[in-house]
Amino acid sequence: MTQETRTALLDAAEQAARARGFDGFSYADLAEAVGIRKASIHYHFPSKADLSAALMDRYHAVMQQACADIDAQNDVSAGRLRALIALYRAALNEGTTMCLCVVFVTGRESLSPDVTAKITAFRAMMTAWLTKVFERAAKDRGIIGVAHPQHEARATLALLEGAHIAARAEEDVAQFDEAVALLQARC
Amino acid sequence: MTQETRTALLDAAEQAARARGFDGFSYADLAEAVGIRKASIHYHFPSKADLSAALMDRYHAVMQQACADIDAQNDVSAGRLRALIALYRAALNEGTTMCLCVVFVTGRESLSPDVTAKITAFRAMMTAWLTKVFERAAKDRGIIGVAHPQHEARATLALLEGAHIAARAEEDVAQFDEAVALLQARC
DNA sequence: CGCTATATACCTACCATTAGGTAGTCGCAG
DNA sequence: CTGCGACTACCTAATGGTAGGTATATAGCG
Repeated sequence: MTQETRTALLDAAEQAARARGFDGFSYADLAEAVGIRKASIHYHFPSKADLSAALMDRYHAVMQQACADIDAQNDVSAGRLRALIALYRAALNEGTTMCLCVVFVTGRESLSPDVTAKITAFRAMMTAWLTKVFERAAKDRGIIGVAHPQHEARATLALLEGAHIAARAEEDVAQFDEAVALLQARC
Repeated sequence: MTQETRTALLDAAEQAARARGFDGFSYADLAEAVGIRKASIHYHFPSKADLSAALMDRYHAVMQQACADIDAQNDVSAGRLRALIALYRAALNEGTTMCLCVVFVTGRESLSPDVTAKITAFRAMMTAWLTKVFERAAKDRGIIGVAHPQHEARATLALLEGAHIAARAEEDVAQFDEAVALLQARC
C-alpha cells in the first residue's frame, strides 16, 4: 500500500508540476488528487524538496529507459531521432504539460541544490544520448548534414524544449510540429 | 513621480519574474526592492494580473523596438539573425534570467486570460519578424540552406528559448552558445 | 490673492486564505 | 504488541488584497 500511495503522489505531483510549475502546486492539491490528508503526504515525502528530488529521479530513470527502448527498436540514426521527437510530442499531452526539466528550470530559485544537480545530470544524460545518435548519423548518413554531433545534440535538446514552450504557450500541438518540422525533414 | 515608481515596480517585477517565475515573486518582494509599502503597490497595479499584463505590454514593445533597431542597423539577413541571437544572449544576464515569455508560459495556469493572449501576440510578432528575415535570406543567400522561411522562424524562436533554458539550467552562458552554434554557423 | 475642492501617491493596519510543516493519536495487519 | 500508514488538530509565515487615513500638490473660482 505504501508503494501505491507513493506512486500516486508522484504521479499527481508530476502532472501538477508539468502543468503549473514547481510553485504552482501545493501539498493540498496533491492531497485532494490522491484522496489522502495533506499531513499524510509528509510521511512519504517529509518536505517538498524531497518530493521534487524523487520526481527528478523518476523522470531521469523513465527517460533513460525510453532512450534505451528507442535504441533497441531503431537501428538507424534517423529512426532514433524521429522516435525521440515523437516521445517529446507525446509528453505535451495536447499542449497541457511540458517537460519536467523545463518546468523546474524556470523555478530554479525555489529549488534545493540537490534538485538543481539532478537537472544538470538529466540534461547531461540526454545530451550524451543525442550526441551518440548524431555520431551514428555521421556514419550511416541517416540524417542530412551532420557536421558537429555535440552541437547538434545541444541544439536538438534546446529545440525540443523550445518547441514544448511554443506548444504550451498556445495549448496547441501544431506549434510543436511546426517548430520541429525542419529537423524532422532532415531525418 | 508616479511614473518613476511605476517604472521601478515594473523593473523589479520583470527582474524577479525572469529570475524566479511568475509564482516566484510577491508584492512583498517588490515593495522591498522599490522601497515602498506593499499596499502602495496596489495603487499602481490593483492586482497581480494587472502587473503581469503591464509587464508583457512593455516587454512586447521593447522587443519590437529592438527588432526595428536591428533592421535599421543591418541590411543583410545574416546580420539581422546574428543580432537577434546576440540580443537573446544578452537577455540571459549571465544565466540568471530568462525571456519573460518563457517564464510566463511555465506558469500559464496562474495567469489571467488577458496575459495569455499577450503571450500569443508576442510570439506572433517575433515569428513574423523572423519569417521576414528568412524570406530575405532566401534572396540574399546570407543564411545557408533556407528552404521554408516560416518553419525556420518557428524553429529559431524555439531554439533561442530552449537555449535560454539550457543556460539557465546550469547558470552558464556557454550552454547557450553551444546550443546556437550551428545556427550561428549558418549565418 | 486666498479659500476650497479634488486628485495623487503614499501610509498603517488589517483581512481571509493558503503555504509547508509538526505533534500526537489511532486502527489494524503481522 | 509493535510499527506502518494513515488521521485530526494545530502552527507560523506568507500570500494577494482591502479599508481608511494623510501629506502634498494642483485647479477652480470669487
